[in-house]
Amino acid sequence: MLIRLDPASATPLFDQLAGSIRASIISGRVAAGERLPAARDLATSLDVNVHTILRAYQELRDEGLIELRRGRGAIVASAPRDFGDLTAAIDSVVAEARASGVPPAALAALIREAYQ
Amino acid sequence: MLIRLDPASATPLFDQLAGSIRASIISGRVAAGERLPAARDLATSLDVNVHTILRAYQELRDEGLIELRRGRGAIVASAPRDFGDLTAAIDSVVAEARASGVPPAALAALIREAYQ
DNA sequence: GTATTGCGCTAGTTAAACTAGAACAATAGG
DNA sequence: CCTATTGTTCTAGTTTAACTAGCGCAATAC
Repeated sequence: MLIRLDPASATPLFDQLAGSIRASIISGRVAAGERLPAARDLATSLDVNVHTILRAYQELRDEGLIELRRGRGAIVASAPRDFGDLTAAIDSVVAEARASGVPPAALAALIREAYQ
Repeated sequence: MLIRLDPASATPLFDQLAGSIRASIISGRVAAGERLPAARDLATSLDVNVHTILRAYQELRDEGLIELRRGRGAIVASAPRDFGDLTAAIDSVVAEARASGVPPAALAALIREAYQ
């Protein structure tokens, strides 16, 4: 699993982390039942604190994407909902936003606005 | 123009502000050429610092949505791009996300991921 | 039993957001 | 020309979230 972090980014590390893993799960690049790297290991390899990793994991757990158990680790949830329509919709929105010259931050704000 | 701010929210005030105004512009609730309230006035009525208002305005200016001139104020840009397709795409994404039980934060992260 | 792994706690540092106040420059309008 | 308005720019202080660090504890696997 490839994870790249940008310490200079405005988006928090744990959010970048969760976002990267989330994308991998929803796109199917990591299968259900598969185990994510142990927090301590990932922290070492990414040169980041363990708590930051765990916070990202907990975010994904709250979304129901993974399960966390002591001694076992982080396991991709086995309730593989169908995200096909969602990913398609996301792709078209991003394409539309790019075409309209709407920057990522603005798009995110618009989505948030529409969600309320 | 109705603007509601939630000081308890995790999203910064200036972002909430920009988001609210941005939505008003793109949806057409405020017309091109129309003038937004003066920063000092808006700051008073929202009980927020002037700099916070100005920062939101500058964000919108960077997106090309408004123009800022000293002495004149903040004016909605007269380059009325067609956001019809974008808003439609946004609506369908939000509907899809709701149906799939994807929380706002997760959706935002997915969008950000897709944008890169 | 032992190593692994997530959980929980305290604590310190750093950066961003927000506030506050002031002076300044461009515009509008009498 | 004069004055009020409005965004721009600067300094400065406070607060809060993110991040780091280290430790012990509890559940699981082998």
